[in-house]
Amino acid sequence: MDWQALIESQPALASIPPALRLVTEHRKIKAGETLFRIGDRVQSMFCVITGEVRLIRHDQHGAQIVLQRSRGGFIAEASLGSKAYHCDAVAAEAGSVLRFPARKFRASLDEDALFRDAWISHLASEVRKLRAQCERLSLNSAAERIIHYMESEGKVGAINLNQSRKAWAAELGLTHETLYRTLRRLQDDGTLDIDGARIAIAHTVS
Amino acid sequence: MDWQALIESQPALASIPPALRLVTEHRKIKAGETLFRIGDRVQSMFCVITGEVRLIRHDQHGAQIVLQRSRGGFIAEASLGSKAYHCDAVAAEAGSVLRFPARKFRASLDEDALFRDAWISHLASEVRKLRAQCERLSLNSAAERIIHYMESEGKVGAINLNQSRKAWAAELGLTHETLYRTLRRLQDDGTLDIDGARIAIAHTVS
DNA sequence: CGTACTTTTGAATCGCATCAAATCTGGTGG
DNA sequence: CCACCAGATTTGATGCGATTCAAAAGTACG
Repeated sequence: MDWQALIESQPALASIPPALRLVTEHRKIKAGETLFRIGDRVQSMFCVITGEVRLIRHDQHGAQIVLQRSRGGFIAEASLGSKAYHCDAVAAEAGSVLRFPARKFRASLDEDALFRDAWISHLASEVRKLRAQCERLSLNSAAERIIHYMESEGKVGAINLNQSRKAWAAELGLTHETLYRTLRRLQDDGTLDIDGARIAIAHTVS
Repeated sequence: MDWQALIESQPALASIPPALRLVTEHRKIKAGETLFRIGDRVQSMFCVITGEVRLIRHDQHGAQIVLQRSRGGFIAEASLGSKAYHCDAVAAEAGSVLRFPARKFRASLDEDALFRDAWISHLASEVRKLRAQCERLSLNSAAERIIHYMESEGKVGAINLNQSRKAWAAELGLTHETLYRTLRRLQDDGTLDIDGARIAIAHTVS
């Protein structure tokens, strides 16, 4: 396995200790493939390299709810301490993932201080990100959620959308129609500069 | 300081190593008191013992958004790895907190394996809880959010509300009026059994 | 007893979801 | 190269439900 290339695409992997690298499998995944199902015993830890994996649950009507959408990085980190998964993991588009045996992963956390520190900061950054997400979802206008996203995710109030707007709408907890309409409105009234995938908060000339 | 009593109220404290206990301060807080402000350097780690502390941020209109509401346990865990706080911490009601020096806290994580494991599972459980919260906030009817809360927070679909309904409404991302009305409706149509602070999903006799 | 806060109900409004449909896009295979 | 298809993007019309503003009643606490 070419770890150098992997680390370039996922810097978080740099701290994976050699012993764990030896037992890591690089697996290709097809769109629609299931990595694990709710209730399965946690025997593996996954890291998305390319493509997109989603953690989903279903409500009583069968509607699917996306818990996490990952286009790179670990998924279901919180499950490492659990017996069983609490959601399904499905590939939304083809790509590849790393599969680490969970036992060895836990052992490495115990033995390797650098790896452990990296893991703790990874969890902490996940907590921060999720809190921002909750904060955003508790805003109740589409425009406020968009602006909040731009301010918290983007640098200097500008983002380069690396996903379809439809997927972005789902992340913002909006329907895609509302997102399209609101973006249009914000562009028309001069709040946003929109150029394809690049969206920026307009500078008001003072 | 009586650690035995503290541990009974907060089992998570059991893994705090002796060296860290020696430098821990047990401080009383008054309602409305500020523990730290956004931008302050992270020099302390706080654990709520009694009372209620909230992490809040303010949007551009000055409306306050609650990021975390704690009635026991660590707050702003993700800040341990940061230079500065990214929100304010304010006591919503009088109580007491433990204050740990951040440097010593970090050092203890490095030195004590049990403490470190406890901290990692604490972070992981926070991630799980926040994901559930995001999942809930992306439901767009008041009734669905209430039911989701009952199913994910309560045992066997019943909860004992340990907060005012107004505070619960804020947590659900609803206005208190909507929560009152929806609870009433769910009770009237037989979906919920409500008796003061005890709320349960009604059993439909099949 | 009075004050502050929560709980409750009412009425009006606004914005988002929903359903529908047309256009555009990228990718596949003939 | 073109036909075709699936999915994304866009626009329109409608209805519902949450917010908002308002006010009254209940409750805890000093």
